[in-house]
Amino acid sequence: MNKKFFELPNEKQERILNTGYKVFSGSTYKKASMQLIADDAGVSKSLLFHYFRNKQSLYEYLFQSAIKLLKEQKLSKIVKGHDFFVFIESEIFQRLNLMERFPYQYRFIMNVYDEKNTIKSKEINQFILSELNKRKMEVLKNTDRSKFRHEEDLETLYDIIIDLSNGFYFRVFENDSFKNQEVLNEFLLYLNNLKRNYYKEAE
Amino acid sequence: MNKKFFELPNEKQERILNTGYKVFSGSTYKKASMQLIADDAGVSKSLLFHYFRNKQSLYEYLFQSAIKLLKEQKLSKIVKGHDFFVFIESEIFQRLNLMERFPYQYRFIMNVYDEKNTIKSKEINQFILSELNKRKMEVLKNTDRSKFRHEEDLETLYDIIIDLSNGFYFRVFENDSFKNQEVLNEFLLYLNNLKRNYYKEAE
DNA sequence: ATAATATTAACCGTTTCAGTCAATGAGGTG
DNA sequence: CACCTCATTGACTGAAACGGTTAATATTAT
Repeated sequence: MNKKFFELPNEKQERILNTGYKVFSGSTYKKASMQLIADDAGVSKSLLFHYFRNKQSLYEYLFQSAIKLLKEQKLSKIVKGHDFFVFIESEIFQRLNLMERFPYQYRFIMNVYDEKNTIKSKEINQFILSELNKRKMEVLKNTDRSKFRHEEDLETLYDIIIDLSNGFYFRVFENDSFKNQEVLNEFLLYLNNLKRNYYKEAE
Repeated sequence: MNKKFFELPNEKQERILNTGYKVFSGSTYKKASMQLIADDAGVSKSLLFHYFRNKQSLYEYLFQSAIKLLKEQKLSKIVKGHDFFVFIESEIFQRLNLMERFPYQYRFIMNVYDEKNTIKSKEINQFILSELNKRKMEVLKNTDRSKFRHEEDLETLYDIIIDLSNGFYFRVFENDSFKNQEVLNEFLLYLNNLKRNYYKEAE
């Protein structure tokens, strides 16, 4: 890739990259066309080829950036005895912030390991799964269970919230422009509702 | 379309249609190719064109079939005073059965109203939304709330379960071949867990 | 005005597309 | 066997879209 790319106005850089994520995540590598990315990003196809040697090179860059962000993602420290819902809320908040800046990056990553052919796909799939599991184990170990009506329900509730958040994201993602705060509030409603039923009655 | 299509062995018919749903739901109408459908269904492209005049015609047929199924879908009767979870379980069970027979039809429908261009897309979007809402209202009105810890939580719990089931389906759908019963059991685990926390303690 | 750089339009060879059509295959009947 | 019927296919077409190149044009800085 051409280093000059980084000298472009930041807005333009992100516009091109986001469109790249969008188009590549919207179909297979083969069917994602440079023309479409160019049109959608409001630049000429030639410009894409000016900054990225070829299609593979753009894809590679998007891929590496996504991985980098994924690995650098600051996860909130899990403190022993921490309240479960406080922790979950901060996770959700982070994820929403990420989705606001790079709305299609997440979809891109999910799609990468959908394309069966590549070696990378399995690699990253493995990575994500193991990371998610490590995270889960950590939470289960450190969360304060004493507030629960049934202490052993923490495991299932965790799984429920993971699936729930995915379904939730899926729904709000359809609306092209979502307001971060509104969406967060909608999900907080869910969490508070779960909380008041899974936690012991506060007298 | 050629009426002779219906004289084909049932297995072959469904194989072709399912592949159609799969490919069309996997990308835009334009990028979905008849060649891919043919290859994936294990027939020649010529055969597709033999039974369906052209691409549009196949798409149209898939679309109409999906709509028809959607409208004919027998929904479990909502009986006044019915237990909420019994009702939800039967809904989930129906949906899983449908997904087993036509695994990609649901995705197809969801995708249709993703393609912004057509008039139909809004039409069907409207239809689904209004149908879902009508359903929700009916449930809220007739469900027996007396078993709940907090009667007013029914509304939110309903929304939670809808989003939860979508996230859940999304996850299990990745595994190409899912065993209906196993999947159902996994979701029943969720439901039972929610039930025991949202319902009053059974002494 | 000029030089340098950012951006594009026009173009190329190749591939893929929807769609056609003549040839082939399989099964039934005499 | 021969003959017929009909499902199925391979080989083909013109058109469009593809990734990528190149020469021309905007834009900016001096």
